[in-house]
Order: sequence, then C-alpha cells, then structure tokens
Amino acid sequence: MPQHSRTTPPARPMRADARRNYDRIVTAAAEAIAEHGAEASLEEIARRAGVGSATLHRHFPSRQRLLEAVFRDKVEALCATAADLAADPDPGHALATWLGAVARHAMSNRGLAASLMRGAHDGDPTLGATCHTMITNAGADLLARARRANAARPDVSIADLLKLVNAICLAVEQEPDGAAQADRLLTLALTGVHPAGETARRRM
Amino acid sequence: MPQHSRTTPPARPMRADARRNYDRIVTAAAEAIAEHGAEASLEEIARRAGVGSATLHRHFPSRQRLLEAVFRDKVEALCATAADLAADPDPGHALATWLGAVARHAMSNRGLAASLMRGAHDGDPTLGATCHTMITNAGADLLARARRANAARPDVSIADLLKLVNAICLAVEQEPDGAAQADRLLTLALTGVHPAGETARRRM
DNA sequence: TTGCAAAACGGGGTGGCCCTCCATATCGTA
DNA sequence: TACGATATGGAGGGCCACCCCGTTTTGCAA
Repeated sequence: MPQHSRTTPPARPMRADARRNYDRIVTAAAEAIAEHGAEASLEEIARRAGVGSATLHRHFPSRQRLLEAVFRDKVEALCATAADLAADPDPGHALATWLGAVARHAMSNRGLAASLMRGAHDGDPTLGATCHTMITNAGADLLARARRANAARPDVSIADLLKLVNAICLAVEQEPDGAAQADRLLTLALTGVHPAGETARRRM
Repeated sequence: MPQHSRTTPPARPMRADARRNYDRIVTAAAEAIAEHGAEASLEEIARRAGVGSATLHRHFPSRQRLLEAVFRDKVEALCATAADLAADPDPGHALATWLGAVARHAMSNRGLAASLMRGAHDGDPTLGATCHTMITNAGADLLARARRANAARPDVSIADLLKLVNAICLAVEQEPDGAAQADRLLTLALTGVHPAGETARRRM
C-alpha cells in the first residue's frame, strides 16, 4: 500500500492519479473537519474530493490515518515550536509554554486531541512516524531540560503531560468558551490545586 | 411523557407494562454498556430487552437520558460518599479522596465520564436533577470545606475539578491500565508538576 | 509511438445504525 | 365487562462505513 511521500521515501512512487486523489482527499478532509469536527462523514469527504468512497478507503484504511495526514503539517509546526523553545533560558517556562501551544492547536483543530491520543496505543507498526510519536519526541526534550532545572518532578513523564493536555482539550472541546477553559484547567493542572505556597507558575 | 418514579413523583403513575419495559431497558442497557461502552447500539439494547426500538426511544428520547437512568444508582452512591467524607477531619484529604472515587466510578462505568460532561451544557430543563448537578452539588460542599481549611485555592471551582477528573478518565478510558493511569494523572493534576517543595499530597 | 500488465478507480451492494409512523394490543377503570 | 387512554413494535426512510469487482488509467518497454 503506497504512502504519502512525506512519510517514507516510497519504495515505488505513487502513480500520478493516485497522488492527485490523495491530495484532493486530504484537502477535502481538512475542510470537512474544520466544519464538522473529526467525526465528519467519510462519504462526504470523498464526495467533496470528487472521488469514489472506495478510493478514500484505499488510501486511508482507517479514519485515524486520514486524520494523521490532515494534521501532519500542524504537528510539524508544533515540533518546530518545541525546537525553538529548547533555547529558552527558563526550561520550566518553556515546557509550560509549549504545552499551552499544544493545547491551543488541539482546540483549534477539533479532533486533534482525540486523534493524537488514539494513536498512542493503536499499535500500528506500519506507520513509522505517527503524529503521536513526533509530538512525544519533541516534548521529551523540553521535559528533560525542565527536569534538570528542577522545574518538573522526576516521576512525571512526557506521556503523562500530553495525556493531561489532551484530556483537558477533549473535555472542553465543545463548550462555548473552550479555549479559555482549556487554558485555565491546564494551568491548574500544572500548578496543582494547592494554594500558592510555592512559586506561582507563570501564565503562558 | 411519563418518567421513572425515582425522578419525580409521577403526576400519573406509569402503566404496569410501561414500567416493566422501562426497567427491562435499563437493565439491558447496563449490560450492553458494560460490554461495549457508552456508544453501545440502541437497537441492540432494545433487542436485548425484548422490546421494539420505538419503545426504547419513547422512554428515552436521547441516549443521554438512557445513560442517566443507568447511572443514577452509581451517582447516588457517589453523593453518599461525599456526604460521609464531609465528616473527615482533613478537608483537603476528603476532597482528594472523593475525586479519586469519582474517577474510579467513571473508569469502571465506561462512558460515565463523557455522559456527565455532556450533561453539563446540554441545557435540558425538563430533567430536574441530572447526574451532573447531583455530583456538582455533592462536590461543592467538599470543596468549600477544603477551601476554608486552606487546602484548595480560592479560584478553583468544583466544576473545574470535575472537568479535570472527567477529562482524565476520558483520556485513559481505553488504555489497558486505565485505572492506574487515571489515578496517577489525577494525583499529578492535584499536586502540580512542580517538585515537592510543598506538603506532598497524600495518596488516596 | 504503441501495446500491455499492473495499478488505481468508483458505482453499487451489504449491513448497521438512529429515529418515526401508525395500525394493533394492552391496561385500568367505571 | 366494555371502553377510552395508553403503550407497543414492525416496517420503512435516511444516513453511514466498508467491500466487491468490472472498468479505466498509467507508465514502461519494445
């Protein structure tokens, strides 16, 4: 089964028509998801793309795969942000800022959060670099630095933090003031419910 | 539209056959939900209950209503737990314990978390005491006490905390070691990611 | 340029789901 | 017991995911 060239240097390159349809589907999916969320009808996406539903299913055997293709760019942007933040003099601040960015992206791309989370344990060995592992790797560095600066407990993993962020986004995704709430809850989770005897966490 | 007698002392009591079917449906739904989660097929539930699908829809005009009927007992148990904990000499501990109990219930009743969250803003005025408001009220007391004991920041609401708990459960719901992870993440969220310069939160 | 096998396509079928209509059956009461 | 109010459930409509397989397109090689 052929893959998007960005994923793996294809053993055999996709045929021209296949690639054309692939791109059309991803574009249509992005539109549909923006309108209707991650549960958008696959048939409608195919229709929008001017493609038979079978073609969509051939290119993307699961909804998850399609979501990953749609979100790849945004995930790459997130990874780039992480790379930038690695230079921040305050590693704790950098980590918090980045988690905030993850939350913001998740909120503005309905379904990203859920999508990333499922990727965590669907055990899909054929897909080398899922969105999930990309983000995990990007965040791991930031967490490692924060830990060295004593700004994060040693028993907290990057997986924990991402799960927390995704959980929050998932929870407030369809509330009216979702973004604001996500921000609040994330800050809350990072600093704990205790009254601030400790250094108050900077807002991001 | 008749209601379960537990909800409101019925203006006119349900007919015997109606009540019988109502109970059968709830029982069947509980089984199906335990097996397949909150997204269980309504038609299968009707089939299991030996009832036409129209009957199911007549008794429960939305999936949400059915879930609430199924979970009412458990929610009442949760509220009772809260009442017990109100006597705990350590209000901070009581609150944490109760949130842990909420998490455990949510995890062991797949879909409870999501169900409760949706109830938050579906604006269903006909249903007097939804699960959501029951739990919110129960938790509000515990939080108020914790706050007075300076064990919780004043800017944290019970809605925030429940959202956090539900978010976490939602996030780890279908992971193999979900319950353990939920526990970890909840503790993490309650104490914050910072290294413990402060009183370490007791495990619940 | 042309021929041809491999690759890709998509219409249409299957089966599932949610939900509604309405002719029929059941219940409670006078 | 008889009758009106109440409740029932099967059939059907609309939507969906997913697959089968006859047809078309592509790219390579002669």
